[in-house]
Parts: sequence; C-alpha cells; structure tokens
Amino acid sequence: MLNYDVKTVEKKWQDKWEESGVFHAKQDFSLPKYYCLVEFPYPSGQGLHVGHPRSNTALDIVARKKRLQGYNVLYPMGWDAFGLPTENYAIKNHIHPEKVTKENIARFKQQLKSLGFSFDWSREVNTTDPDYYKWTQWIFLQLFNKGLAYKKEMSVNWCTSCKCVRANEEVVSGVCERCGSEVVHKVKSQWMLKITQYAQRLIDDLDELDYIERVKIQQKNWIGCSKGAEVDFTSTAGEIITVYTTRPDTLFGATYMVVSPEHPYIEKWADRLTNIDEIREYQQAASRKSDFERTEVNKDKTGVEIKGVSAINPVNGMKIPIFISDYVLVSYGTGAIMAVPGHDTRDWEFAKKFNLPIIEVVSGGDIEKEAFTDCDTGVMVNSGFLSGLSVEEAKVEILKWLIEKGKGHEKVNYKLRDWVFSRQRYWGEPIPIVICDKCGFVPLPETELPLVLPQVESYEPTDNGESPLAQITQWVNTTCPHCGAPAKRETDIMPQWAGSSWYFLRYCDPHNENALASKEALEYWTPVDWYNGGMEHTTLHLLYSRFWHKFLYDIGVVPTGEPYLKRTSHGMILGANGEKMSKSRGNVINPDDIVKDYGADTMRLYEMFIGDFEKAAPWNSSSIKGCRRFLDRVWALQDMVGEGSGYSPKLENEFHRTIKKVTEDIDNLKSNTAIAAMMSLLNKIYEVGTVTLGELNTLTILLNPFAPHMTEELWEVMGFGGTVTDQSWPEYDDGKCREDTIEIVAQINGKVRSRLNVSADIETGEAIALAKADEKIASALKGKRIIKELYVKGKLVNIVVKPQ
RNA sequence: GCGGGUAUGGCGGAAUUGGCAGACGCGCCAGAUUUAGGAUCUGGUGGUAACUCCGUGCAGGUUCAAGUCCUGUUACCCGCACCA
Repeated sequence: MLNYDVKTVEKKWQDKWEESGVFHAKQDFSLPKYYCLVEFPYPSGQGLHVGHPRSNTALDIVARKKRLQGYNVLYPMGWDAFGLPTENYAIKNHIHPEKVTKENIARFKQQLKSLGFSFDWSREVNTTDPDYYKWTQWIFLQLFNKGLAYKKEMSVNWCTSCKCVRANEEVVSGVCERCGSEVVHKVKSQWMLKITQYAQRLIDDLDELDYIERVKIQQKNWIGCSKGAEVDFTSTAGEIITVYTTRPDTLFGATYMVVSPEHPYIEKWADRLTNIDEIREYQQAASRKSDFERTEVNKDKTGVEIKGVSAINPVNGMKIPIFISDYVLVSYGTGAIMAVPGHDTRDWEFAKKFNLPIIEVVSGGDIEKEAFTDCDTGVMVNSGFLSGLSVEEAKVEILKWLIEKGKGHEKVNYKLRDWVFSRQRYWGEPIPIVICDKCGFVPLPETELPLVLPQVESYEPTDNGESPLAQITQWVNTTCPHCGAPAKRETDIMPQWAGSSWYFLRYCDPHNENALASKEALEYWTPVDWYNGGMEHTTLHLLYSRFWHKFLYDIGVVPTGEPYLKRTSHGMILGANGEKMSKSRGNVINPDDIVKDYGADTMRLYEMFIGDFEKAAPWNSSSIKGCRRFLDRVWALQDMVGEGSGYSPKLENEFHRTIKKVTEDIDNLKSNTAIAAMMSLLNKIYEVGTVTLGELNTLTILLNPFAPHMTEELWEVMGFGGTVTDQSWPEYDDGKCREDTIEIVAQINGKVRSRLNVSADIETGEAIALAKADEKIASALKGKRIIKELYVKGKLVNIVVKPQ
C-alpha cells in the first residue's frame, strides 16, 4: 500500500478539477437541473472562518451527489465585497479599498480551493465589479421608475461611529449591528425602498416554500401583520383624530386618548393649549432620547395631558382627555391611540399613574388588579348595544356600526418599515440619480450605466453626514439628462445588501452584457433549489432579496415569484469552551491549520460529523482524529481485497442499508448520521476481514461527496478506470435492506426478558407462541395470570401478566 | 413581556408513526505489536458489589409500553421588544 500523503494528493486533485472544469455547470438546458446555493462571503481581512466550511461542505455534498445522480448542477461562488470593514481598513492604512478587496478575495479563494469545494469558478461574481454593479444600479432605476424608490426627509437611525445611516434591520437593541456603537435619530433626506408594499405577499408566499420553520416565523414576526380598525374621534377643536386599534370591541372602555409627541396636531392646536410650555418640554425630551434610552425606560410610563383640547368618543359621545406620551410611536398606525385601560396592559399602567378612570367592558378579569386582555373567554359589559356579546361577535358588530356611521373601517398594519437605502460612505454602488433644480430627481439613462465609483483622495466619512463622494466636485457636477442644465449627482451610495439581493440571478449567466441574465438561463436555472445560510440574515439579506425578486417578477425580468425553494440554516461552530469564537476570547480555530494538520477531507468530514447541522456545536480538537482515522481505515482497504466481485453474502444487506441511509440522509441534511452509517459499515468490513472489489467500488463512490480527494486517489490506485466524478450514484434495493431472520425482543410487562431469532415475516400468533416457549419467558410466566399478549411486527412481543 | 428552541453517559451526539435508550465518534481501561514513545490492531466502557434494580432537567398523568404524547415546572440559548 502506498503511503497516503495528504498534501500532495489533495493538491493533485484540486489541480485536476480546475484543469478539467469538471464542476462547471453545463449550458445544456435539456438536462435536469439542480441549483445549490450558499451565501457568498464578505471577503474580510480575517480570512475564512470555520463557519464557512460548515455551510459550504454541506451543500458541496449535495451538489456532488446530485451530479453523480445525473443532474446538471449549478454550485457557484462569489464575493459580496462592498462594505464598511474594507473601507475602514483602507482609511486606516491608506490603501484603496479596491486593492484591499482584491487581496482579500485572493486569500479567500485560495482557502476555499484548499477545501476541495466543487464550485463552478467560471461563474464567479464580485459585487464591486462595475460589470456586476451596472445591473445593481439598473435594478435601482427600475425601482425608481415604478415609484418604489423615493427620497424622503425623515428621522433615521444614525450610527455615531460609522457616521452613516443604518436600516431598521441593522439596529440591534438600540446599537449598530456592525460596530456596536450608539445609534441616534437624525432627520435626513434619504433614499427609501417601498418594501412595505410587498409586506403581505412576503408573508403569504412563505406558505408555499420549504423553509425551515424558524425562518418563516422570524420573517412573519418581523413583518408583523396585525388586523384591526381605524376609528375616527372628533376633537373639541374640530379635527378628526383617527386612531388605530386591534380591539375596536372595547371602544366603550376608552377613557382617554394618547398621541405620540411628534403628532402634527400638537402644532395645529398650539394656540389653544394652556400648558404648551410643558408640552414642548416633553416633546424635546422625547426627541433627545435614543432608541436605547427609550427601551430602557420601558417600565415607567411618562406623559403630559394636553390642556385645552379633548376628544369625543364616537360611540357614546363621551368627552375624554388627550395625552402625549412616547409609548405611542409616530411611525406605527396613525400615531394616536384610544386608551382602554381596563383591557390593555400599557394603558392600565398609564391610567394608574395618572389616576384616570378604568372601565370594565369585558367581564372575566379583575381590572382593579390588572388589565384583562383575554379575547376568548370574556363577555361584553357596559357597552351599549355590544353588551352580552362575546369579544369576537362584538368585533364584527362594532365594525358594522363604524362603517354604517362613517366613523371607521377595517385596517391592517405592519411593523415592517420601508428600507432606508442610502449610506453616506464611499465603498458601495453609486446611486444613479442626478438632482436637477428644474427636473428634480432624474434617473441616469440606462446607456450610461455603470456609473463608476470615482477615485477619491480620502474615504473618510464626514461629520456633517455627507458621503466622501460629495467632495469630488468634478464627479458631482454634471448635467441633467433631462433638460441639459447643470445639475449634481446623488452622492450617497447603496447599502451592502444591494449587491447580495440579486447575485444568485447573475450566476445563471454571469458574463451577459445586455441583461442581468438571459431569459433562457433564468428560465432554466431559477428558482434556486436549495439555499443554505446563516440565521442572522433572516430579516436582512433573505427578506431583502425576496422583495427584489418579487419586484423583478412583477416587471417580467424573472420567471418566478420566489427566489429560493428551500432554505436551511447551519448552526454556529463554537470555540472549544462552548463560547462564540472570537479573537478576544482566544478560541478561534483557523481552517488553514486543520487542513495543514489533517487535510481537507478530514476537515470536511469532521465539520459534518460534529453534530446536528442546524444546532450550534463546540469545536473539539481531539474528535477530529476519529475522522482522520476513519479515512485511513478506508484507504487501508486496498490491502484487504479478497475474492469475488459483487457484494459478499455477509455484507450484502449491510451495503444496501448503508446506501439507502446515506442517500436519504444527504437529502435531509443529516450528514452526521450518514457518516456514522459508513463508519459502521467499515467496522463490519473489518470484522469480515476482506473486501470485494465491488464493495470497495461502492463505498468509494458513497464516500466521495464527503471526502472527494482521498476517494479519487483510492479509485485511481485501485485501477477502477476514469474518475469517481464520472460514475453513477450507487443504487439500493429496498428488499435487500431487510434480513430474512431478525432478532425480536420478548418482554413481560414491558421489560425485556429475552431475545428471539425469528423469520422476518412471522405472524402474530406464531411470534407469541415462540416467545412463550422461550425458557426465560416460560419460567417468568410461572404462577402468573396472562392479561394481554402483543406482537409489534419486527420489533417485540410483550406479555402482560398479573400475579395469580 | 411576546414568539421560537434546547435539556440524553466523562465529552460531541444517535434513536420514522410511542416499541431493545445511549448508534457513531472522542476520551478512558485492558491486551497485542513496539527498545521506548507515537501509530496501529483486538476487546471492554450509563450507574450499581450485584440484580429480574435504577437511569433521557424536575413533578405528575395517559399507555401493555414514554427521551418521544398530555398537564404543570425549572434552567439555558436565539429572535422581537411600549407595534395599540
């Protein structure tokens, strides 16, 4: 047996794969296709993380198996290369981000290649390539033309450290998702994308998709659909104040009203208000608070009564006071609520604090102690024509009444906000818009795309909130494409999520100069059959790209309404101490070291064997050895080849069972048990002591998706002819997965007392008779009364007894 | 607070519809081989002195039979967080 030199052998096959282009997806659209996708990485300066191979290997196994099963597989890779870390690194070291990106990509690529992934490198994409972002800009123009991209003066999340706007999805508990610094509110004119217009479809269409449940739930919660009603109150000043409520049934219990501090009526009423100074003070205090502070004061409600104007409840004409309080958000609903302290916890707290009346309108709780919010059990009381009804009935009746009187209507609201799409930085796609004094926002003609990012002296963001691009006057100053007058370019850039919102489409036809991809290519390859990626992208990349895809579908660019048929998510790989891997914790594992010490095959195998793919798992350096040992034992089989060509009688069933198990487990993302099954099979072969050529042939193909280098080398050494990639995936025969005789368990009162070898198709009566004839069972039955006898096919006999 | 998830040996983890708990791997123990170490091979390995005993976070329940189903409860993890 030749010594297995990991380094040379792995390099040898990686080079061969690259030369032969064996993993390039074929342009033959008549073949059955399979599109496997993993999230393309951000090429950071840190290099590959052990988390990347977990996702990449899992789908590499799927891709390699699908190819062996005869599919035309597309398994591409590329670079999501715009972004802040590169830009910050460039600022610090005075290197152009383009250069940094290039270097980082080179390193990432070399690392990915060293792991033997079967990516189609001929389709590599890079979001920072003008040939690529030309189409990102093109999509933006389509959004603009359809009115889905608009510029608006509004309060946005401003990261004090990045000096840049952040989307709602990028703010995590009041701080910047990227750098952890404080996020404050700032009023700025921003480009926005109308993702809210797609809110309902983004929820509804999830039902048809094969996404893991927690992804669906998280997206639904984020979009946050709620069904209720808008109700018109009248103010004593004459205006109509519309409130949004999910409980119109409790309208009779509304004892006051609360509007958000930013509500426009306050200014309107300013002259009439006797305590305007107090109100102004409260407004100012609220505006100074960051999101973080607002959530911190969550517990204690504050507010000020508006003296001089009150509201009139439309259902009973009752005059009720109006308050301003920051627990009512200007951005949700109408910015005003009717307060029903008897049946809403927040209103109850507020009413207690300000000593406001609490009226019970749904019986069943004790509203002296707490708000009664249950909708299922209560009965309406003190509610005029609603009294006596259930909550559900009351909701129907009050809506009828509101519509009849013209005082309100049904209304659906979403928590989802429009997507803040501008960033005041350098390293991103320029927004292809010209601002003309006469014509307003004018889209750049498509023929002028790509609008290339200009060279600048300094990438440093400015404190006044302007993009570094604003300083390049020769770029900024242009002429209006519409009227020809002098005009200025938009200087904000797109967020990092722009390029990744459609990259999977470009892979279908990456070099197309006339379209983001050809109709035929999109028709054939999309939708993506299986997409794996991190949970952290559920409300960011995944939601954004579904939105863009739906838009592209609506304008006839793509053939399907959803981009991904199936979405799975890998668990994090933790440090050996069970904590998240991080430089500061000193528990980072570098994939390069593992490849160097054990080889890519072992690395791949270990990451698949580590545990349930969807769960987090701690790294265990000594466990890796077991995977290497397994591969060495398979390699050593070449010296154990004995007589015969097919499966030996002793191992035939075992082989059929293992093929079945591995085949099914790969499709179910259960590589851990697939590997365990192959280890078991190998142990059985070692028990037998010899292996036939046929057995070795099958095992080599079966193991190939997991350990592609070693299996190719073994295939060559054995002289099987060709390469494993030319072979077909092994078949199994269901009938041969079963043994003729099986061992069943004989129980008394559910406790195992004996074991029997019986024919697999034994009948109930016969099985029970055999069990009773068993020595141990017979003696245990002595002096007992038999109550019940059961036989579970292929599993066990259970005899239930009682003392005589 | 709301939504989702997890809990099984010394460790990572297995266990279609309820049907032999602990597959597979690590670690550990013993033996073989080796000058030694390492590597490799063989056997053993939930607890218990032992059992026909006990054992899947905890307390109950359903069942011939429960890691799996039901009720309650604890701890931890993730997401959202004044969304009316």
